[in-house]
Amino acid sequence: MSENKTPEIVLALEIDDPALADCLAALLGNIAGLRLAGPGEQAAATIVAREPRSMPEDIALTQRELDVLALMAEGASNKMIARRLGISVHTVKFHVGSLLDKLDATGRTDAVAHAARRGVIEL
Amino acid sequence: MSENKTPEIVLALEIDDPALADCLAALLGNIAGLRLAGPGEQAAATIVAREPRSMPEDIALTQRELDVLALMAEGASNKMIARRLGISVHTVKFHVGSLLDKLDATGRTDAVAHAARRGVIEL
DNA sequence: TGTGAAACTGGCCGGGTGGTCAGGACAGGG
DNA sequence: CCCTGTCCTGACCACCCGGCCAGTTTCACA
Repeated sequence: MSENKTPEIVLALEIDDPALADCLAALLGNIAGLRLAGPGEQAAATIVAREPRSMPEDIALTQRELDVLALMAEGASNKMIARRLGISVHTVKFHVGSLLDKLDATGRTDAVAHAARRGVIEL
Repeated sequence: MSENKTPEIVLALEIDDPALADCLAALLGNIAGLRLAGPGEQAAATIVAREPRSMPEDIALTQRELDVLALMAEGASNKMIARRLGISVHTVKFHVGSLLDKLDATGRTDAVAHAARRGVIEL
């Protein structure tokens, strides 16, 4: 044992592409101080690669709409958003309307849910 | 060019713990066929380790509150939730009030955002 | 020069939302 | 038996929300 300063970092793999997974497993399989996690084992870090991102790009949102969307996700009201952005409530409602239209949502709660689902914003 | 079968796998790092990040970067820094991504570079896979998950279990929500919460995440209004659950709008508002209290949210949008953040619901 | 998109502002209004009172029914534990 | 918790219902009210109408400026592009 002696001085075990590197108690082996355990890595888990979450990779969709089998080829890439094999490749990485082969590369990382024989490195000192590093080990791949067994089934169900707690890992210190996880290597993820979810590429079949059936995401037709992020929807075309303007910068201002993204600002409003981010504050909406924080639970801010139109009045709060207006104050934070230095614009009038009417303008906020205008942008919210565009957001609801583009995100195909029925309300602000639905809007942030949809946006989070398709990765436009991060919760 | 020739046949480059191993065009270097590019790995990105998303690690909260700086020590672990340094350790991994040092280990992976000089491995043939593997390279760490530069800033903004597109990576084939990402190594993630978000540990400080200060999550003391899921908050104690009653079954009815979970029902209401799920429908809220769908963007349903109180009236819709009432119809879907076969209860009155007043009762829905009662449960929504409890949800806002337990989730420490200021509104229904904030509530679903918090719930999604701490894994109570899945978007 | 015209034309369009984006961003911004105003007023108006019906309906939704959140908070606060009040109460009743029903189960489980002291 | 009383108390606690969950679930349910009713009403009231101030405020917010979303949609509608209208207008302005700026800026890029044809």
